[in-house]
Amino acid sequence: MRESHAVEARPYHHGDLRRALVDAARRILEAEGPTALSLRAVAREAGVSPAAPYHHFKDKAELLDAVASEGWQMLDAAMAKAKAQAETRNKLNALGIAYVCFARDNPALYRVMYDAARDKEALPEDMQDSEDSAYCKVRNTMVELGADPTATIDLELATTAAWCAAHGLAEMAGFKQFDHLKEELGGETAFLQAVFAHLGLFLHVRHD
Amino acid sequence: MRESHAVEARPYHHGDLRRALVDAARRILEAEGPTALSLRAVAREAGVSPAAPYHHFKDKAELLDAVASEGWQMLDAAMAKAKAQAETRNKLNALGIAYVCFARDNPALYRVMYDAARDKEALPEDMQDSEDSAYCKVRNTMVELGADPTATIDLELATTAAWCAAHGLAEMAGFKQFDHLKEELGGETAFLQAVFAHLGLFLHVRHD
DNA sequence: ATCGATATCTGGACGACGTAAAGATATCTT
DNA sequence: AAGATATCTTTACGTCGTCCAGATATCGAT
Repeated sequence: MRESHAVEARPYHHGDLRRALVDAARRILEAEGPTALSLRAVAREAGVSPAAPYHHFKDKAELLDAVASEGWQMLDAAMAKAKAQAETRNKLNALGIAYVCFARDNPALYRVMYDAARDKEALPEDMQDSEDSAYCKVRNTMVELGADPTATIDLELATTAAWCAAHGLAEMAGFKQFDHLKEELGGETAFLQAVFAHLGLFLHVRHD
Repeated sequence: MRESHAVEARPYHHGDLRRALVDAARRILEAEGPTALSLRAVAREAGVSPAAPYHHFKDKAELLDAVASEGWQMLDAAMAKAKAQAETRNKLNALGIAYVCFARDNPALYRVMYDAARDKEALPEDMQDSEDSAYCKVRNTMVELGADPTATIDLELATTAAWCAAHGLAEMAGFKQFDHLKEELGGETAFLQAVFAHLGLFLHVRHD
């Protein structure tokens, strides 16, 4: 009767309500935006009472943490794919573009990711540790392109700078102010490439 | 009986309740953060009924617009001061640092500014037009430093890139992840300078 | 100065929200 | 089979954004 999704072990009444709630949240986020994302709406969408989520999440914030966590995984995957498909000297390019495109294609999710981080005053912990994180992919790529892997501080600074640039651009790219620049440059990707170039990253963008 | 602030023309009952509401909002924002900033709390702080603000603002969003607008003016002023005090070849430096420091010192206000912009999908309109805006100060400074003023597209791209870099850094600087970098570099300003350098802006930071 | 029009503020109400407590119900352990 | 435990529902409380009907003060024209 309920939608089935992945029919994983359903140990209790509903059968992995936790999963269903996160999915419901993502569905609402995509369909109606962040302002419509209330705990009650998520419960409604999942077909349970307003108090049910509290057996799986301490808070609304904890639900959003779970959503954000999936967002980071998606970002990691998108950047892994982009890196794999690019030639060595274009890998940094590919990573930056993949980052900004992810933010453009999932604006609400991207917002939830950083909102959750701001509340804890920290990006996801494993971002600097786990080797398959987007952050580490950027750092590793810099080494592959010739950065000195023993100059750890400098390497981290460079990675942080690239991250700042990508995040700043991701946040700005949506504003109307830059519409005329996008037009004059012949598209959004050209705009992104041009800004990246001025940021000193000299990324080359594939037009799609 | 009511607090007096600027005793400007008080044409009606309260005497410029609009001003009082914006001030109250900024006070709450500074003292208790963005989550405590409800319309009712603002009205309470200003000593009026919960419905009173609706005679001066269509919305809660419209009140926040007014707060954000003051934030942009403050940013403009801070950057004007920084530019005036710096030597010519350091002016871009000074602007970038002033931007990030403003965000660091007024985090809640900075957030309101960009939240309001995101809702309208546009930064304040006069940002690209009025000559005393922070954005135009960056662009003009680039010309003073040798950028070709007739290459308008390139000039705008460079300005946009600098803006993205500053915004990205402003958003990242608050995260705990970078604490160890700040320590190892001997302070937050040194960290900011280092990241700016990697961003290709090569700004020199004064330590304060 | 008077009086109607108008702008400002209050009080009360509505629905939606986050969340807590208590009761019902299904699963797990033994 | 039965008690313990986890899950879900119902009900409830306080807060929020917003609207509406009245009260009150200012303004404009006479």
